Amino acid sequence: MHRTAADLTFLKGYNDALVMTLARTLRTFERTTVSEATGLTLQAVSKILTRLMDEGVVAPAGVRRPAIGAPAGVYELVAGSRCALGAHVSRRTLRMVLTDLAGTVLWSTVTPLPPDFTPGQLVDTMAGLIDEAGRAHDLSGRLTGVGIGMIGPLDHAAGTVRGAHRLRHWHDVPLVEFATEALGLPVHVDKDVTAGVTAEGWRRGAAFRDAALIMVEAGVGAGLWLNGAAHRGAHTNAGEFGHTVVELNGPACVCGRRGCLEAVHDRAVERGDLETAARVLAVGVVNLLQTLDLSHVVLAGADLLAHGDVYRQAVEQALRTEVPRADWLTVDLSLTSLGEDVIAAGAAMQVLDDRYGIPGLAPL
Amino acid sequence: MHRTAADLTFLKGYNDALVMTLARTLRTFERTTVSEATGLTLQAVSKILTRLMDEGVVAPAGVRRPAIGAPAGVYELVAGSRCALGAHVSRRTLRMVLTDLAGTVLWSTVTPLPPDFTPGQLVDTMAGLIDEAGRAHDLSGRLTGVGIGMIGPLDHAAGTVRGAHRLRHWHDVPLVEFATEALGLPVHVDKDVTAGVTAEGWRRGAAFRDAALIMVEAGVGAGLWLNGAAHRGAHTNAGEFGHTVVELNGPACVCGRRGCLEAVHDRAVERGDLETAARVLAVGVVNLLQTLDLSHVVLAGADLLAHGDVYRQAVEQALRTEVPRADWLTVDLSLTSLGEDVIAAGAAMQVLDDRYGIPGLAPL
DNA sequence: ACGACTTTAGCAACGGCGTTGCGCAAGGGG
DNA sequence: CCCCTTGCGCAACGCCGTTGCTAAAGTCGT
Repeated sequence: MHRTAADLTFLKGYNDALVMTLARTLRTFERTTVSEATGLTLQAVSKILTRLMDEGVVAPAGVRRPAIGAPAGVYELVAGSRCALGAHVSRRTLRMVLTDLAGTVLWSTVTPLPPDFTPGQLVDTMAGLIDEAGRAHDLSGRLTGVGIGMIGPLDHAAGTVRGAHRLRHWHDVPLVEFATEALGLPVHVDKDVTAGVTAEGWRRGAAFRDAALIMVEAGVGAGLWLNGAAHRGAHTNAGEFGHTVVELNGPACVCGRRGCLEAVHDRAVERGDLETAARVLAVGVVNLLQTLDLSHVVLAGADLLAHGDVYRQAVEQALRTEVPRADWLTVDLSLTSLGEDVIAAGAAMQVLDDRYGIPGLAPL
Repeated sequence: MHRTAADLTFLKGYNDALVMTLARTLRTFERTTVSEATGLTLQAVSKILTRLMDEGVVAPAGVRRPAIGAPAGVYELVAGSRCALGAHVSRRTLRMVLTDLAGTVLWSTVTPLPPDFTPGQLVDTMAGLIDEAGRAHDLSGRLTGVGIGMIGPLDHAAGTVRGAHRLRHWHDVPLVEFATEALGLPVHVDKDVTAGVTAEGWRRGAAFRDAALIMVEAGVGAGLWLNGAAHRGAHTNAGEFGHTVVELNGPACVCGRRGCLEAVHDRAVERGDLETAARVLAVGVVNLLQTLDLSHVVLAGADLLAHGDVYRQAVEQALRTEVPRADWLTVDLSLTSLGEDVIAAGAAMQVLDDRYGIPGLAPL
């Protein structure tokens, strides 16, 4: 019996999360701020703040003395009161970061993984790094869980890896179950690009409603953030942006199609023609904008960031010239502010989002 | 002061809508069915059913006498208790339909619109057709409102048409405001393709969570249904699927880019090469699946339905061969069951969905 | 110096939601 | 005939945000 109906505990959790989101976005705020932004009564805000302060995630931060009227209590998020670990698993390395409630990266490290590593080897390596993080920072009672962002395909709902590309020991691995037991912490698993876009969504707040994180790093992918939440698709397989055809009868791609964005892009890179590569990516980005009408595009990935300006300028120019884009059709383009930590940081923030983010209701 | 917080009226409305959705999907149901599907107590279901029966949208439909135990009350949706009108505005014609709560089309008609028609002419024509519908069916006290699906670009939230392509009198027209006043009914405006996919979503129920309605009719577009709701994008401009590039340096498109899906497709149609046209569309559909991971694809639009089998087979074949699609990556492909009424019917269902569908909460 | 006014804040009572406990009715079996 | 299962509603309950009211803190005009 799966619960899909809303009840009072949902109501409470939802409004609590609303205030938490404001706290995260505004850094300091007053009761009136919350009331105006949410429509809640000041009384309700008081009750909610009491709850959050009991949990220790929000604290008073002085008073503001207005020109007229009584002094107002100022509050702030206690960013350090909770934290989460995030892992970025690629084919050869494991990157781990520690982030706090505000989405700030507190600690970060990279280790090589053995060739063709097994699930057991991965979890062992993770356990070692978690110990290391514990020596660098006091995690006791603050650690919310561990998030893992990795190459797909996988099944987010079931928490299993369906079969990571070019990794032999990764077919139908119940990674969440396995890692939860081994690490003794709540574990989340998601596609790398989806984790990445979550990092941006968690940090940027409400204006970041429809966005994509374009990632170029051993392949081309896109993490999608639609209607204020990660979009994973029907089988957790959304974001295979690199395998969309941009050139009918173009060069053959590893995926079996011809003229995939990734194939055309990579070929240009191999030729050393970075300009063309960037221009091809830009065409794909505009394609994405045409179908999804995004407000934000974030560029990321080691191979892209290595030539960040080239890619950024190519996309910028495409936005200006590829389509007569009306003045109201604005797009915010940027390079990720988290550098190569995005995926791992986003995986960590997924854990925080699950616990402190605005909850959804299960579908029927 | 915009309300974004959840309160008890939201809670009530949400659970009511949950039961309504089940009623629509299942046709007949019992209290136990609802309880199991939603997680609500039987007591709560009783209270909700009482409310819905007072409104007249649900009614008892006999009793089921089980082999053991007391007889159980059976209920059903009273589909005819509410209805809505939907309009499909294209450049030359106005199609209007009347649908009931179940999404069944009760009445349908098409009229030509004057060349370069004005907002006033459109609303006048609509008013005439609404009278006609009123003579064919008794709408008194049952009519929920009027939905309008039309060519963009427009602003769904503001209810204004930004400037319909190739229509002179349609720049920054506050259509919702204008039509609401003229017709004396609640009015919704949305892009044609988005209205279309809503029709499918409303009729198909819960399994239809991530889907696209591919439409070929004086252009190529896609209505997107993501995570169980219409996806409009940041500026109500999502779905410009026809203007995604599938052939770098391909033929020039009216939009200014080169090698747009629509340009390549239309050129093939002009040559009489329908097979190629369909194959190009199929490439685009697979592109969409790669980026969004949809579970359902519905084909629609007059130009497509005229050769429905050709297009359907082309897409089917592309699904099988274009990508090594794993067995778990299933896609349900179909032609729309509503024929050329989809857009208008969907516009009507958007009105019903707004009133009787599962509500969302306003973002922060 | 003092009352008028504005703003903040908390206590207490309230209405409404789903939940729980319990009693009652309807229908097979033993 | 009693017992059991199943369906169903009344009544009390807990908890949510809301409303009404009072008090406190401070500015400003007189």
